[in-house]
Amino acid sequence: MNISEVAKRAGLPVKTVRYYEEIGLVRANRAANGYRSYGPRDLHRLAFVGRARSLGFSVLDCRTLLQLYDDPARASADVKAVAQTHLDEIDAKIEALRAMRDTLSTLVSACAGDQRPDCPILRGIAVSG
Amino acid sequence: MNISEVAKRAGLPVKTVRYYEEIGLVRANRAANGYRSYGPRDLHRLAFVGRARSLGFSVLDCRTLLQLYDDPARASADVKAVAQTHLDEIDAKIEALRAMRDTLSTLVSACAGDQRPDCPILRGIAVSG
DNA sequence: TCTTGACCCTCCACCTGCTGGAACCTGCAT
DNA sequence: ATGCAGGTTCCAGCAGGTGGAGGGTCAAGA
Repeated sequence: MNISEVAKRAGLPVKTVRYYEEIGLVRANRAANGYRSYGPRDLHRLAFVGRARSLGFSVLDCRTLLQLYDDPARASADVKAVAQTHLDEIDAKIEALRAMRDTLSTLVSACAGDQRPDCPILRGIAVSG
Repeated sequence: MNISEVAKRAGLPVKTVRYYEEIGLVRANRAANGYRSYGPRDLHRLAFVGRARSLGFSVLDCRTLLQLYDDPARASADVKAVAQTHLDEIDAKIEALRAMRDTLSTLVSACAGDQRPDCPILRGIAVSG
């Protein structure tokens, strides 16, 4: 399989597949002409990474998860620890965004949004966060 | 006021204050010795930016907001438009994170987290996203 | 007066996770 | 032979800073 084929099947841009090779995340064999050559296992790993990324895991986490995936003697506790940490980070981000949202939506609601210069949003930002 | 003083009062790292000058967001006068010199207005603007950033506005948005803030003839509608767009983006991000969170927490709950290799999290990532 | 330490300066590199483009090579159909 | 769709490498850039090197400056104490 050439790169565009594997990229399409894995649901990733070609550039991203090259990038993952560059950072040593998913390597590929080379054909005689220098083209990257992908087998089913490579496709599988690329799709795995793509899905882990879509769950918000960092590339570093993906590396760890791939290693655990490859290791038949892994402990599920190790996987769970990575996932739980990530889950906690997601929760923290949601909370931060929700706090922003609350403040901002209050300000937006208070703003007339007309041609006059008076603006509670600007006052809100200027005065205190 | 020197940079460390204004940074402290604005609640920003010194490096960030320099960065904001570099990108033309909040400029400073220079003293004879080359040191940046900040007045109350600069402090005010830096704090304004800091608060806008903490509400998640991009630096580009901050530029726009600062201009509107400076313009006594602004229309509050213009401010509101910027804020509303940003609010929509925040909502989209929250939604995306919530979707991640749901998937991930299901997987995490299903994982025993013990010494055995069987892991629903890895299976979940491997099979479908 | 000299020195020490806390400031300040600029510039350059690095972080994450790609993405775009230039310049070039390869494979296949016409 | 030629054209075009693939492939390759390398370099630059995005946001929004952060860290460090290598130096200048200022005020206080010995």
